[in-house]
Amino acid sequence: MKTRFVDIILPVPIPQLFTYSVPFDLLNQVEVGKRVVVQFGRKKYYSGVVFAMHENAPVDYQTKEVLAVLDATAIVNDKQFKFWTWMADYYQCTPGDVYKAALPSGLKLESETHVVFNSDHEAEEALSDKELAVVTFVSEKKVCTIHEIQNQTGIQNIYPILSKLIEAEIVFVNEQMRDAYKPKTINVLAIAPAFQNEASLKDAFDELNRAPKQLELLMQFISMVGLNDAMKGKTVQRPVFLEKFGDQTSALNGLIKRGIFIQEQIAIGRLDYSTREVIVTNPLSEAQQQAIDAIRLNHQLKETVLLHGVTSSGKTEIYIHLIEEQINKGKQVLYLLPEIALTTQITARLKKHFGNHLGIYHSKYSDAERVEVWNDLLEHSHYKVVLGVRSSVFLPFDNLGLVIVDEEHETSYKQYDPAPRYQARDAALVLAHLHGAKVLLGTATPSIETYYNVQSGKFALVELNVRHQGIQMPQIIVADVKEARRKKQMKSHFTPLLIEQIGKALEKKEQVILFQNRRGFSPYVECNECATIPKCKHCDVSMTYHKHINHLTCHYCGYSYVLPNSCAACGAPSLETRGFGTEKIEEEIKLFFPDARVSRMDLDTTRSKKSHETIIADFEVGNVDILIGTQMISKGLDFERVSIVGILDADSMLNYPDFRAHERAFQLMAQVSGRAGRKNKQGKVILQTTDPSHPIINQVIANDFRAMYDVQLGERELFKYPPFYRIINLTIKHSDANKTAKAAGNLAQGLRHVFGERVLGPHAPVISRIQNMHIRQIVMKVEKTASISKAKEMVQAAIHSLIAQPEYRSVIVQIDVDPQ
DNA sequence: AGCACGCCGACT
DNA sequence: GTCGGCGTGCTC
Repeated sequence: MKTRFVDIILPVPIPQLFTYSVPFDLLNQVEVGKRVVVQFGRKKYYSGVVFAMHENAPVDYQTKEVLAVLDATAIVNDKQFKFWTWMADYYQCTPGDVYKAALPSGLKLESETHVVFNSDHEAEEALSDKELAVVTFVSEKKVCTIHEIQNQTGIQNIYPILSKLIEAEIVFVNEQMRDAYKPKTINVLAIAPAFQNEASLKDAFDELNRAPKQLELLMQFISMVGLNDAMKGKTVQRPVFLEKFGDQTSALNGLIKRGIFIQEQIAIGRLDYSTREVIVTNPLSEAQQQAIDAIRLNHQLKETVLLHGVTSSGKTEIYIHLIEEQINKGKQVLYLLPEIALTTQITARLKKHFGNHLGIYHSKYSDAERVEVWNDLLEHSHYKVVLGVRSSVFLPFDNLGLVIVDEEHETSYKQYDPAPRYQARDAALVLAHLHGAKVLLGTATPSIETYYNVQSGKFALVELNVRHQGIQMPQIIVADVKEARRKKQMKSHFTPLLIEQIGKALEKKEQVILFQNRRGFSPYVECNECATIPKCKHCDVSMTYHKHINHLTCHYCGYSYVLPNSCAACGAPSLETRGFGTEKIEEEIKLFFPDARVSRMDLDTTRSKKSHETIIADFEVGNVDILIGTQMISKGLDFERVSIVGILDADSMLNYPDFRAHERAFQLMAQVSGRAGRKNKQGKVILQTTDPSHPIINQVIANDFRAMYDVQLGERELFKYPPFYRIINLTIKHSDANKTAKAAGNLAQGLRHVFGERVLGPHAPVISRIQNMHIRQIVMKVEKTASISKAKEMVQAAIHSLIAQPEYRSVIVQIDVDPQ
């Protein structure tokens, strides 16, 4: 019989799969999709997933053997493998990277090197200081990890020292698998089989006549479960039993010791499967009904529908109806939400409808709980709908009918730091396609990419323009800060209009929200006379003020100069720094309205998990009159009594040094405005700006995202309108693929220090694929770089010369790996 | 990613 | 001399 081989995905960032041979005794256990343990390299052990099985012996190397099979049945299905393969290709990462992101860490095992002190060692060698430090530490701890030694002793290069100590037999090392997922267990008690008949039970009573406590406990057990059931071996949970009859631990242990009771560990789930009363779906309003009909119709023609529904239009109700429809068809549904939106509000609402058919998968869940959600889906046990954050696209679905991506524009759908740098919204489309499922994107403020896809006909668009319960769209009033400043009417950061409106609202016992984007902290400079804001001559973004060096710096290209004494436009010596935070606002508003109850919500006040909910709850029940906050207050919450929303500094959003500043500003202002308005009453938004005629301000007033994006997308000559950008697509080519990847990685890292976030590492094809339809690319090749620092110099020089040309305003450096 | 190996400058 | 930094190569 021919030897069988398996190609395994290991959690390492190496582009290939690894081939191992299957030993005879594991042949009938090994299967595609199961996890196996293998040795990798000289010392490491990993669990990897079997991707393929075959009989092709590798020609140029010797295989190692599979050491163990971890699963009875596959834990990764065929559709997931297809999804992983797509992701590794599209986001330019390795299968191992995807594997790492996909599996909850409880399902991944990795060995760890343990250093053990050799207590038999007696010889007295002369040791160096560092060696002595390590020996002292290890002999105290007896067993420890290499990381512990490194942290405790502070020694950088620990390996040579360790290898010396191993050679001298002072310490030795072994590899230990890290603890992985363990089912939660509980001890249960039962009468031992030997005593499960009346005769032997009677013997037991006799035996216990000198141990009255134990006898009593045994009687209590029997009376608790009933004699019949006790004789059938019925179990009681140990803690339950002990709690009921007082802490009789020693008596109980006595009974176990005598063999009258047996104690067993059984696994119990961590998840709450208790059924709730399933609430009948609410009837839909006429507008909602029309929208849902339109969604169904459009889904017959296109895979993806964008539901553009203004704030408070009742999108969730529509989702619930559509989910129900899928469940009735026997299909699964994935409901994606951005991290912050996964509040108890939405969870509770869906729980009410779907009871124990609803699974929840997000970061607040412990890893063990995630493993249990994973297993539940594998076993087709309870869940038909999963409500989750971006990583839930990796769950083992096998029969998806619908994927809902709520708040589609949210940036937290994009994973930035560890590879795979995936956009869960986009990945969801691919996932749905694999399942033949439909996608519904929902938002009040679509992302520019999604709008583009609507324009180009890839997505269908369904609109829901009516707010439910007769809530009207808010009235947006622009307050001209420049004008007020000229007339010397400004009361610190507030226009007289805003102060007046706040006063009126408070008189009527209505609530006020004041919005100051935290990003306003990043200070810029503005002329008090003519409101000119110094901008970078290369990049067309506002210069950021750095106080410690008294410089204005461009966060794009690094262009920097000393803060001038006078305005470059009008010559007046009246340049002042702008940019103030929520804390300042809170301080000042209290001066104007000393009687108002004021609360603040931003990163500083919500550090602890609970305070976020406390602040919201306080505001909801009316314990707070004025809520000041950053973009946090714009997400996912409906307040009942808000009549005034103040946007304190629209300019800071428009001038934020980022090429997406305009679309972000539009989205934020639209979302915050949506907080205003109550039942049958129109709310007001006071929008403070120095530039009332700014196109974005006009579009916010008109609530017209189309007009806004049409400008952005260049339907009207994109390149005339800021902000726009170019991608420098830097291709690195080396003689072999590994070298290339490494060089690209190093170069990107180095450049990131110089250019910040705008340098996208070797994963960059993402951006280009989505956006380069609107962007002209410049491809620059750096072949066989002499050294990283040389390459960095070259690239910097090239970028600076490029952005010096008038047609290039800002630059994204994209390090691309040439797949030769 | 880790880890081993080998080269070279800078120190007791 | 040798310690330690860093560049390079390899992992089935």
